[in-house]
Amino acid sequence: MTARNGDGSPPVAYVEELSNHVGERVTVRGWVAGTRSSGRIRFLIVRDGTGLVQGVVTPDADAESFDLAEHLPLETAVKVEGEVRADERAPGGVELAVDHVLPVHVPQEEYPIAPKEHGVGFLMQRRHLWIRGLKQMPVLRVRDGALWAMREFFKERRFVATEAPILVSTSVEGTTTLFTVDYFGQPAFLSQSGQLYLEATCAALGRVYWIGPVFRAEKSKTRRHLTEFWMLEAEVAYVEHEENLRLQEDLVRYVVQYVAEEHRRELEALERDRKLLLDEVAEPFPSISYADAVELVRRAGVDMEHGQDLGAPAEDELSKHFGRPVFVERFPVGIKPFYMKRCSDDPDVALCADLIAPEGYGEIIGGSQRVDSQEELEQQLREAGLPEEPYQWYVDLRRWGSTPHSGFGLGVERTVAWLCGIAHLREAIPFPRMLDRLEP
RNA sequence: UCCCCGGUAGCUCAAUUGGCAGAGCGGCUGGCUGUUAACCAGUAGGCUGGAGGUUCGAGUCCUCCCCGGGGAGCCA
Repeated sequence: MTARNGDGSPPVAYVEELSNHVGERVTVRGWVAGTRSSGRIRFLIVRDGTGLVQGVVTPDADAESFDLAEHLPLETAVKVEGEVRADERAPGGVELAVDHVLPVHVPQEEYPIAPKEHGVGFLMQRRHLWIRGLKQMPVLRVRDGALWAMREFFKERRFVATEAPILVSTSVEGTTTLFTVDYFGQPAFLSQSGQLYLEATCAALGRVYWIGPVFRAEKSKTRRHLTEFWMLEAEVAYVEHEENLRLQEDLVRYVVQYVAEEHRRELEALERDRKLLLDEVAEPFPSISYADAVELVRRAGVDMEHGQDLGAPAEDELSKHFGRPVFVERFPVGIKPFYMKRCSDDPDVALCADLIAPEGYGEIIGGSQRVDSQEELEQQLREAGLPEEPYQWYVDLRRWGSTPHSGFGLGVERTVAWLCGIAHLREAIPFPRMLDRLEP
């Protein structure tokens, strides 16, 4: 192997910017994603995290590099040096005329994930390698873009980014199952939502949001559920229900437009229809009451009773009917958590809304105006059968300077899945946690 | 927790009524100077998820278990 020190190497370039370096000699540092050869001409596909480039190796390169180009196994860590050339035969329009190949690490065993079909179980067991895949990298980049857009949106609106604890002693949604952990001999739980804490923080800072992991110990076994997932939660003092909906709508539109603009390459790699995404958020989001939604889906043949929560078939029907994100408002109080304020014109319904994504991606946001009166909150805690003591601090918020306030939680993975057009949430997060899947 | 489907070569899958264990891809060897999941030739590769049962004979039928996938409920 020819040793080459740093001084002799041309400057490093990332694949995504190679089109700016046509005619220059560069070094690409990455991994071998494929090889092909046709006698005296050899092709080395190199992936560097920003994209893939085809390296072309001919006998013009040094003999050792030419020989290596034929034999480097998949996922060899490698540096390649050469001149960037525009060539329409190359995928991506530019290729590298490689004159030097420097292996950094050559695998001694066959890479388990061939560029062929594999079952989901096989791939999930090798998730730590699967994320190098051609469809997985773009999803994770879109996820980054979506999270960035969320932060940018709130920064522009002068919200304060804050945090909620992960280890908690109380439940937010009384009914939902919690993971228990041992906290120095006393039982504690992994938070299923930061909301209660954000209500406290928003009384300190006015407008707040956080993005963090939450945990649900439900034995859900579907494409729309993870046991550990990320939530964007926002909470705003002095904001009431209608303004809350506008905030959610503006956020979702901002994120979609940002990703559609900044991640064209990724959406293309995922064969995701950008125009469809943009069309879905072009118009104001429609809104329908729970009662009308039940009517609508029942007429469409979905079997459900008034008073039941919207199941997957009902959500799919709404999604199909509107073809855009749609707010479902005013749910019966019986199927919503204790902290929601009730409608002044109908105490049987909560001042809340779920946002159902189009194309069957389900509920991506749940939000509501929160109870602001101490008496009503204590009453609703009792009705929910929850103990008063652990919620005392939460009741305190209504004791001193209580204001109308509203907020919502957005499911990051569901949003990413919708943006990418992928069927299962497990691909919308690097290392999904699901029923029966704690590894890798 | 409930319902449905599956487990055969490294991977994806065949195997007729219960009758010799097979293909494609990947690997390896060789050929080809523009390949695009290249192509051509050759080659290695198996305790058919596990335990028990029926049978002259089980990948195939029965019972139990394990593992994986899909869905429901619940939710984001």
